[in-house]
Amino acid sequence: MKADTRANHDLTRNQALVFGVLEGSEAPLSAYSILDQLREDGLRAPLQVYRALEKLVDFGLVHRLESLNAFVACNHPSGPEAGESHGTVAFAICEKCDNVAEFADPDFVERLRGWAKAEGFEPHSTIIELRGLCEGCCVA
Amino acid sequence: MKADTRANHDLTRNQALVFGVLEGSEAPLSAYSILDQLREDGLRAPLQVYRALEKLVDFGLVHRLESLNAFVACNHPSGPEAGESHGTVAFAICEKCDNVAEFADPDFVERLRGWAKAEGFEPHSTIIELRGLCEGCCVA
DNA sequence: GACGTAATGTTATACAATAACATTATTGCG
DNA sequence: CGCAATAATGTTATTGTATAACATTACGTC
Repeated sequence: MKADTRANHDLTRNQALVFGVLEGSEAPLSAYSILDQLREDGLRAPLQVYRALEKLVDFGLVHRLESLNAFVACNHPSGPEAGESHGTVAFAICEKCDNVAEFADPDFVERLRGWAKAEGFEPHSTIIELRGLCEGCCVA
Repeated sequence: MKADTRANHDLTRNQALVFGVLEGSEAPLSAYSILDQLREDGLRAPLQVYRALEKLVDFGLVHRLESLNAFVACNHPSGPEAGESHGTVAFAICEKCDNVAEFADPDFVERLRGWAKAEGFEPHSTIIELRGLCEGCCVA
């Protein structure tokens, strides 16, 4: 299969292991903490995890959070298979409970594009990360 | 002086050294490359640079670029002393020439705030970084 | 001048990511 | 099938980024 998005069963062993760990986690995980959870499955070196992560990010199944040096399984409202699979996504990261909400607002993506166009800047990728408190932790 | 924004001459020695290096650089710099440029001034350990950077970021004189693990001197269109000193800022990072453009779009920020409010999310900080090609590098 | 606070210096360590190289699947095709 | 091309894997070592812990020095304030 050559498609650049793959169903779960097309993942290689290491990719599936890494993705499994991320899917099972509420919070974002660093490459090294993923590795720690996969020692008993035979993974030994960071590179094995990083390589899997790179592919998973390519496939759109996993996102990298730049401000945390960590990774989360994709949780699009629409799901990764939906139309705007690789569109710009924003993250709201709770600094208390580590929950990450993922959202995409076409209007402000449009605004960013507008600015970029006006400046002659041609974006390859766009990173939007809000750090703060989620609803639950806000009231508490 | 207790104000949380300081004029240049209020910086401590290390802060002034680090800020000087950043001001003199076109491209963003990592803490370690700043350190390399300050060895002859007596700085020896990363921590000396990181501590200065932390203050400079607090003062609003320097920004951290999360997607690069690097730092730039603030270059607000309005300047750091202007009204919206600590407002949300976005960066357009050229991946070819390393130039960084800094901009603030109030409407855009308003949209983000709107989303956050609707979700009950309370943002402390907002990271917006565009990666791509600047005008000059785009045509070339 | 004594106290509290901020800045500094230094060593060691933790955490994140990649380089380089050897080996083993998998796939496609004559 | 057999072979070549490509992708994935395994392993060791290294580079890069950031902080912990602790001792010391400067500074403002009363």
